Amino acid sequence: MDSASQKSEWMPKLAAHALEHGITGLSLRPLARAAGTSDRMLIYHFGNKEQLIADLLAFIAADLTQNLTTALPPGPSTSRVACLTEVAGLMRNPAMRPYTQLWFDILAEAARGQSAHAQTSAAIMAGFVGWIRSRLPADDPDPEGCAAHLLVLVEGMVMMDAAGQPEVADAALAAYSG
Amino acid sequence: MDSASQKSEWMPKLAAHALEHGITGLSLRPLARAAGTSDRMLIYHFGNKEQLIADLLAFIAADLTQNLTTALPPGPSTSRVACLTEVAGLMRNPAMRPYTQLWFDILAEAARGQSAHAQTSAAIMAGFVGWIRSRLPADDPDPEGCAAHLLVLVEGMVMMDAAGQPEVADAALAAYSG
DNA sequence: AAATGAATGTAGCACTCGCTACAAGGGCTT
DNA sequence: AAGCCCTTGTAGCGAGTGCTACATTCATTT
Repeated sequence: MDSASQKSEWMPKLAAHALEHGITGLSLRPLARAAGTSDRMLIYHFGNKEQLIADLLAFIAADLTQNLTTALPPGPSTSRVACLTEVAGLMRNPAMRPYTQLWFDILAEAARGQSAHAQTSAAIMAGFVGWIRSRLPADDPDPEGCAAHLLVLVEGMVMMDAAGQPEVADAALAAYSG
Repeated sequence: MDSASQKSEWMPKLAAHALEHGITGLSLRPLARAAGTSDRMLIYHFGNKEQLIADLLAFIAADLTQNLTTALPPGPSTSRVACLTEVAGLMRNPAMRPYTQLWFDILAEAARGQSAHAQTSAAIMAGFVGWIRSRLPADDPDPEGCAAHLLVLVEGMVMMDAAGQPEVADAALAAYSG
């Protein structure tokens, strides 16, 4: 078995472990155990921990975008409010929680200037703003500004959920819709 | 010198170190060095690391609220847009960056259900929403909903800054104001 | 003066961390 | 069959972790 196929067998299990436990305190030995191998092998195939995490995040990001499009097939919404409701409903769904938790891990390190994660987080947000723009009504007068506005709202709501204040997120959604 | 005054001498230096390096990977020996003492003494006076961090966060929270009221003295804004502009300007200010970084540390652990930090984060957000409500124009028809809406917007913008996408935050602000 | 108790330095324990040296297995070519 | 290289297991290194046992200093109390 060559190196590439070995990695691709490990990837789903590695990703599941990272999604459950985060990447901040991630250590090789339990991670390897979760994939049915040893830290020795992970280092051998990925080079070092940093590269392993980079590959892992790339894999998870791809997995996430697929899940998103499956859950919410592309196509414009009927209004800005409808678009916000759909996107917020998806991003705040409990099924998204592992991704959200990982997202805050990445964000915390990006905020401290950890360059690899800063690039990752910027790329993820850039992808999201484009995704929301593509879902706006086709006749929206300011798709760019509106997409930014909606993303900021959605991510703010996700933060409120994580902070244990979902009522604040609900109230914000109601204030925008009403 | 009794234990209380010993702690209060350490506190500013401990807080400065925590604000600079975060609390996620915080270890006692460098922290003690920053305060001019030893890990041995920190444990002796605080009991254990968990209690030390709890005390530290309480100290920093008090410090932050004082800084906020100094920077933006209380009193209602002239409009919702003015309120958002003022609050966002304050929270996105580079001077707030250490606090923001620490905030994302807390949030990441709260999102994973670490109960101490979950309570802390909920309390901080509850304080903020009340603070914003007190700054809204006195005749606002829906102070509660509007305060929630503005907090979600501001925190979303702070997140975009941390994620390396300040343009998205700016665009969202413009979209709300315009 | 003797005794008590709080405060602090020194040294270390038991553990985990990322990573590596070494050797052995196993399939390949020559 | 001989040599070779990719892969893997075993064991361990050096550093760092929170925390503690022990001994000592020093001020206060009796």
